[in-house]
Amino acid sequence: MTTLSEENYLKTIYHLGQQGTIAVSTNAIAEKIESKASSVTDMVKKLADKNLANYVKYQGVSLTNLGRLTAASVIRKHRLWEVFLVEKLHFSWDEVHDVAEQLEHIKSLKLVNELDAFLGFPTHDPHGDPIPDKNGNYTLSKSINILQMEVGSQGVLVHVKDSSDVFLKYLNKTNLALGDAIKIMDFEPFDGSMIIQTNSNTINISKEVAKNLYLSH
Amino acid sequence: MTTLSEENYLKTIYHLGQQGTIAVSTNAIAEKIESKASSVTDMVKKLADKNLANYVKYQGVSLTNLGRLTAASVIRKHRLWEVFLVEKLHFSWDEVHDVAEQLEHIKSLKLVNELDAFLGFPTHDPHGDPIPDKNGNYTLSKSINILQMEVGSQGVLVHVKDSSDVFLKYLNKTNLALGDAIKIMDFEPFDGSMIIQTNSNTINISKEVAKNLYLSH
DNA sequence: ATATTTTTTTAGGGGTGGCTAAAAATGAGT
DNA sequence: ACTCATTTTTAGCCACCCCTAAAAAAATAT
Repeated sequence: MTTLSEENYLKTIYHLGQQGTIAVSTNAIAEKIESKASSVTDMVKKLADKNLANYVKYQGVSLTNLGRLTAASVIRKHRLWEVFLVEKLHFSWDEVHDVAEQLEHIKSLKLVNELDAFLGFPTHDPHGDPIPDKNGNYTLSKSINILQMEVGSQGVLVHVKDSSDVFLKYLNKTNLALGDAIKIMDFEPFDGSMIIQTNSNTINISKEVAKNLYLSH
Repeated sequence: MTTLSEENYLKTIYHLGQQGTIAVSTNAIAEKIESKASSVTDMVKKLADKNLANYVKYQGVSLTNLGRLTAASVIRKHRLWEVFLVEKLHFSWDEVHDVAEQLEHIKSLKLVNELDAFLGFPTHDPHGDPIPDKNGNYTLSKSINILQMEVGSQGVLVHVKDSSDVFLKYLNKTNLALGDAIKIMDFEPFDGSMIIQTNSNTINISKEVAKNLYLSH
């Protein structure tokens, strides 16, 4: 049985492992988890002992199949709970994270599967992230970043990369939500800012914001 | 902020405190929590430091107002989650306890209150226990133990005292459920057993079982 | 009233998961 | 190839929550 702390490490290594590099550095983990490298070393040894991670001194960490499955299970629970909170309990998408962070550690297979059914087997959470199935598999939607799109083209906002409080609150304030149809009106090469149009209004967004918006093909 | 362990102690002291005695003994707590008296002494000191309990060496423990409120909040969450599990996720009443035991520690005021509303502000959990309101208050239903009732009288099963797995499974097996109309057919003074009748069948129950069944007046 | 039993506390210790500070290994620049 | 800066690990320590064994207080019996 994995502890709460172990699960948080697995989740973090899983996420960092997705971003390109094979082995994840202890420093990267420490930063993400807001801890220290020395604490990470300790925990990573423990994960290796439990056959959840592969660890070679000074050479970073990767997940074993078991570790990857466990991480995917935690992420599955996190995202299912987010759907529950938003769709059934009137949470907004910028309020769900902290609570889902707690709920994701509840241990009960029946609970997860019944919750999944109760929600109608959702495929994506409120931020557009895919929900892994029981085997840890999910299909990545072929969305593209808005900066890659041409002026005049359009698409539907299906995913936001940053799901921090500040960013989601900004989106709320500017009336941007998942599912919105968006048309690219103008791109400014000088600072990378864009002018985009939704059904309801026209918005000027900075490059930093644009980096986090993904539209369906 | 209270830890998981502290909350479990508060809950236990709260329950034991209800049963008559003013101050609860460390041994009683240890037994209920399946721990040792020495561990209880340590924790109880900690609770006193945090102004959650009153503790005098060798004289037992009682809760402060703050402790009582905190305990009631945990119990409120436990019972609300039980309702959720049974009514929305197809759990049976003998499956909910372990999961609710985990869910009761999730910290989010909004979560509890929205869940309460989502469930239609239930007043009792699946075992007939009352759900405290936000202020920790609840009204005890004036149910009486079946052993106190006379042969020939009848009532509705509204509460079961023991909510252990074994007992609830026994009730399932004998087709007894909360809300059943029950008529007392016979009482046997020799061993305290009873013969009772529901809508569907006639059952012989032992004194040990009868002790745990409460009917509405 | 005193001896005995039971209850409760204290003392000391273990595992988890975190920290700081110092040491060791790695990798970059010359 | 070797020094220097950075990264990572080790060593030692702390808080939490539990334990066993021994001591102390309280309750009970004679």
